[in-house]
Amino acid sequence: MEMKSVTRSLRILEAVAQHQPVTVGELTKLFGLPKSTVQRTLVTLAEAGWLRANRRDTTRWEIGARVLAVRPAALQGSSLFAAAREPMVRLRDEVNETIHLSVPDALQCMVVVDRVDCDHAVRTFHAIGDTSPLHATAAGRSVLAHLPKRDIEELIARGLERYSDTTPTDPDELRAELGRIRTDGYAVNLNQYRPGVCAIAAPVLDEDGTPLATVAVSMPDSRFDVNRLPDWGRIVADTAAEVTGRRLNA
Amino acid sequence: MEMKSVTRSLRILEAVAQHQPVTVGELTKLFGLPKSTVQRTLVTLAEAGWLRANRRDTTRWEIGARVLAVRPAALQGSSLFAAAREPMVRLRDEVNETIHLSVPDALQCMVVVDRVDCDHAVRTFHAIGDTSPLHATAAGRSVLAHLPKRDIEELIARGLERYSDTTPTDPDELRAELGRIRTDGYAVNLNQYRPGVCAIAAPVLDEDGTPLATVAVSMPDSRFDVNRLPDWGRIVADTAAEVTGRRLNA
DNA sequence: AGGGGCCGTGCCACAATGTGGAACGTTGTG
DNA sequence: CACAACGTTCCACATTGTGGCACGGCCCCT
Repeated sequence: MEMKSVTRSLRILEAVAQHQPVTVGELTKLFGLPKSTVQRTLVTLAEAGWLRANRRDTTRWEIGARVLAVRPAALQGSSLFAAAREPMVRLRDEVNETIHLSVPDALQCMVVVDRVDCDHAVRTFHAIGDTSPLHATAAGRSVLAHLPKRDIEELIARGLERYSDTTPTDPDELRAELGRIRTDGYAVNLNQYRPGVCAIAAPVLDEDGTPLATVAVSMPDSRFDVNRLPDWGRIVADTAAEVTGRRLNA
Repeated sequence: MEMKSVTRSLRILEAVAQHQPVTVGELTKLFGLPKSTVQRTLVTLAEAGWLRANRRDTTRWEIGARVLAVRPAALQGSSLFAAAREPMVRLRDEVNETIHLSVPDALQCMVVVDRVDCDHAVRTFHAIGDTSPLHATAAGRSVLAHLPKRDIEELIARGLERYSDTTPTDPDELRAELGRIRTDGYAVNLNQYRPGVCAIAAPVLDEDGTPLATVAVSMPDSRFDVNRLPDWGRIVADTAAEVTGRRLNA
């Protein structure tokens, strides 16, 4: 409820990230703020090293490399990244579908932090930084299944939003599905969030069993083959388990 | 020179990143600021999604996943990351030394953005987000060599700081070395920045020849073998060229 | 049980700080 | 050549953030 200038500066920073390289004028239109206010904010952010002028067109602003030093603890020192890298590539080679690495943001959502592409002409696309709800995706549920019961109930109490006609919005249905995920070791999503997108996901766990991240294979539903599911489920779970192991030995 | 609260908030954000998970008290000691000021700042940053309370110890603060959506344009959509991944792993397999991917931050410094580890017990270590000067490292010079002459002269005019007794601090010496890098296709660093660390680096270029990033092999000087240099130089240059190519076709 | 840290939170008078309208300089376009 | 569009600078005003203080809760130590 306070620090208006700080809140606004961060909004502007995010807008620059989305539209970079961007001019002062474009941002003033976007926010409906006075030109001088936007300008002052940009200069301040740049002096702090978070923004910089584009090298070719110095009237355009872009994100500075400083932000790379600021990362969630799970990714600090890149142990998760580094550990996940090679298993993800091998998984992609095996199934030839896009692989995503995502981390949970509190109990809010999953955030995509890394990706290995497949070479199909038709493929799913999620940019680094994209978010998705915990209950409606394979990635989210694979994490959710391994959280303490009170966290699961808290999320259910907040309400299960519907994104498609197969989104699990019934608490009991979701609880049952989470149980299945715990026994099978992987989660599945068939068109439950974004139409046409299917995925299989398994969690990367911390020393104490807390889910840190998830490895997911995602594909257009046209290529999803239910007969391969047990096989692929096992492969994904093995990959996630390998990442868990490599991270702990790093 | 303005927006004190914004500048301070960003400093606090960076401090949280370095010390996470961290308490209000630790930050007040670190900055010598009043508790209420730090507290208010943390709450504001958290409301904006940039910070969050640690799940286990809710009095400790850590970085939220929101920051992952804010990245330099070169990394946006992860095209550089994704393109570099596999070539870096292959390079590591070939030389069994640590591989770094770094990007230039304006004309200020290089920032490490990705890493593939080797399996030697003794190895060099640079965390993601670490920075290094442009003139004193292989990574920096490999980028510098491909910048416009006026940028090179601007950097020289700012002064070439000495970090070890082999750091190139003489402008002519540096200019000559940059010429050699352009003809050879790779840069070399023997103890010129951090004592005991050697590296070989080659740049990843944009469509128009602008250096976007650099791929570097780094190793303890005890394992640096000058006889292998031409070979390894070529391999590193080939790897960087492959990343350049993959990125443009992605 | 009791006490001492240390945490998060709330309050409020003060003035430093950020605000935004308006004017200036520059670029490029008809 | 003049006009338009844009980035940049300036400054008086009052909104905004400040920081000292105090309260209540929690945990650890004695």
